[in-house]
Amino acid sequence: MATRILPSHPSALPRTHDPNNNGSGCSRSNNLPVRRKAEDHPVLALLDDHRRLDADGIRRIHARMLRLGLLGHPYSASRLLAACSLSPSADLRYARRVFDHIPAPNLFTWNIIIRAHASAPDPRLALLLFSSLLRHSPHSPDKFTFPFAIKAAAELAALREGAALHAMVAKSPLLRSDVFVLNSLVHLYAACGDSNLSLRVFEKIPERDVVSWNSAITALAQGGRWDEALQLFEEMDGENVRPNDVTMVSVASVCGKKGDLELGKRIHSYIERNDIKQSLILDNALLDMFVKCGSLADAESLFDGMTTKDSISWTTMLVGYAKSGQFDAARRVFDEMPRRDIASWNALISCYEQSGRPKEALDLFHESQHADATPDQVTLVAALSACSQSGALELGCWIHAYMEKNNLELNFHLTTSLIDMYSKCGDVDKALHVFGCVSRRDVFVWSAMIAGLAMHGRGREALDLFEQMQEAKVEPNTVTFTNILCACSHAGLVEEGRLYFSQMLPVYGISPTADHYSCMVDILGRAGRLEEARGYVENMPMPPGASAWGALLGACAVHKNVELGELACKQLLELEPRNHGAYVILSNLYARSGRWDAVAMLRKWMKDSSLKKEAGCSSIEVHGVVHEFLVGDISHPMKEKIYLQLEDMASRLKAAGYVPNRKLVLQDIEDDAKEKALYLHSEKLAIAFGLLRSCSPAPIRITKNLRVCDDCHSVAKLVSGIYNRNIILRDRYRFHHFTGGSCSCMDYW
DNA sequence: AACTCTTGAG
Repeated sequence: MATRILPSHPSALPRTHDPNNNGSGCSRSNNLPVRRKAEDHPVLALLDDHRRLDADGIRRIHARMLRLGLLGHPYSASRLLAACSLSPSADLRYARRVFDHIPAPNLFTWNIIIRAHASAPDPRLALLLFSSLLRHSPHSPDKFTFPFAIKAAAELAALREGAALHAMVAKSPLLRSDVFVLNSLVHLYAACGDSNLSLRVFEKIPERDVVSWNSAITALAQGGRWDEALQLFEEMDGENVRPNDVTMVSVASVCGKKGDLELGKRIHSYIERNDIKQSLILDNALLDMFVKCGSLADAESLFDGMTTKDSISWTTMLVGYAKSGQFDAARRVFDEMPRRDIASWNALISCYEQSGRPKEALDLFHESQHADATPDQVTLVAALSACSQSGALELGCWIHAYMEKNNLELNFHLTTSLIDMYSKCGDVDKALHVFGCVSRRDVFVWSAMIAGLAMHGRGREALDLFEQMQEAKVEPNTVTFTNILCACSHAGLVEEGRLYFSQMLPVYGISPTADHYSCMVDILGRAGRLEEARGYVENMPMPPGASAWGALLGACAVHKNVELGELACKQLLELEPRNHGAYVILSNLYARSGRWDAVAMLRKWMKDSSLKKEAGCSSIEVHGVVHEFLVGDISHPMKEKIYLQLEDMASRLKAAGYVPNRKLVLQDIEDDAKEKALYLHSEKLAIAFGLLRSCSPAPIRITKNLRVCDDCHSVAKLVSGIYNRNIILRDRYRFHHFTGGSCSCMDYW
């Protein structure tokens, strides 16, 4: 590869012309007047307007220049080169051939070809060209060459190469004080994620221009140092540098990230008062700022007044509506926009997925396929995440196969999403397979795999993986520890949990957060060490949150400790007065302890306070389509068959001695008004549908948004035995693998 | 003969 893209050594090329002959000698064999210089030839004027030239136009001029013998002349040849590499529709392979045939390229020529590749899809070529300039040409790179080469390094976020270029610059007094070169370096370090280095270069620039300031402000903005970025913007004034439209783009973007509408409006009026040149990019940045600050009204009025709009403008509005829950309006924008690119699709798909509407996200993903929108990595990450949420394993597998078929590169993000999808869709072995196939893993990939093993109750393996992660020298982060503690909790590994928790700060330098404390409460509580768990809650360095009290309440429910349970529930309700789940668990605790009076009282109280609960919903995927069921759902096209199947289930279960557990009807409260609704719980509808539409040995995979109730859990166990079908049920907290009449959670969840 | 900084989806 490297040899193929290197230019031929100039001396290896046939020398048709003597470069020392300064050009005029080449006109011997054609009909140019002898005295005319090559750089004056009228055909060159045709090259002046890059923008209006298309590929054909360039080819024609190229042919004429060949006939005229103009290409042997470095000046005229580079005019052609500039035209074909810098036009908007540049064909760089063509430019490269032109370059390779220029007998003795001068420095200008080298600079043009490096520049063209620096902002092309593969900037590595620019760096390779730069190195062949050093090795194969008599010229040394100058103050024009470096900005292009540094830009290429910035595009690649190639810190090592960038620093090497910086070192070369530092050796030359002329280069190291050149504002263009230094501005490029400010940008380079920012692009490599090092805003400190970036600022250090900025501070050493002798005469900073507006681009210097813009680069530094952007460096701070991208490094998340928003207030410092704004401070720098204020300081420009003091140094008498006038902000321009590019400055304001960065400032607006910072403002959006801070979500500060007050400031946003001040910025907007600053732009108008100071006659900042308006541009499409600036308008888009302002639109985005208003959307991020939550002011759709400001965004709308700006959008309506814009004379030119591109797909970024439209997509920004779309996101504004979708993020505020106005999906109909978002869809309208999507349908109205003149041109949709893949980012527009991604925006809508991601918004659905992030608002907990995975079915809509996947419907839209299917639609994008039919619309011939080629999915990119962002699309696939969003679609995989929607699959994870709804348990759509088949579709997830299809996406995985699609990636392999199209040789899509697995980046860390996609790898993490795939592992997460397989784990959450119940196929943790497939997740392990993906994990084993990738050669490079970052902390998120490792953490996702640990989480996958944890949610399937395979705690030992999760801890083994953590040890391997450290051997691989990947630093764990706060999420890793949440997953490790979660693994300990689901597998009952009390001592291990205690050990890792105690090591967090001293060994790994990670302060335990409220989440980690809650995990410890869960670990100790599940194991029946309620007093110790209570001690953790009471001695947290931060005020205990709902998750800590919730974990304690759950443990009390399992171990039937009414007194402590009531205390935990009271605390929990003080933090979240409308937490429906808290009442459900407390009533569960009362029921298990035989306190039916208290159960009845709670139920009445809940009815009176008209607490709305999250609707229980189970989804099941059959042949790549996700079907959702609510309690007593009659909206499914196959409802008659489903209800017949339910009756069949009921009679066969009854024959096996099953008695519906009416007393626990409050537990999951899919419908607290009708006790008989018990057997219409969404899980049961989904199981019935699964029995109808799929065949052994394929397991029936169901995903439930709430914790599975006692009754559904017993039914699933019985069905797995009576119908000889494996059922894999994911509830809000973990997986249940039902086989031959029993469950992998050992009835402890 | 020319260069450096900017906007939407994750």
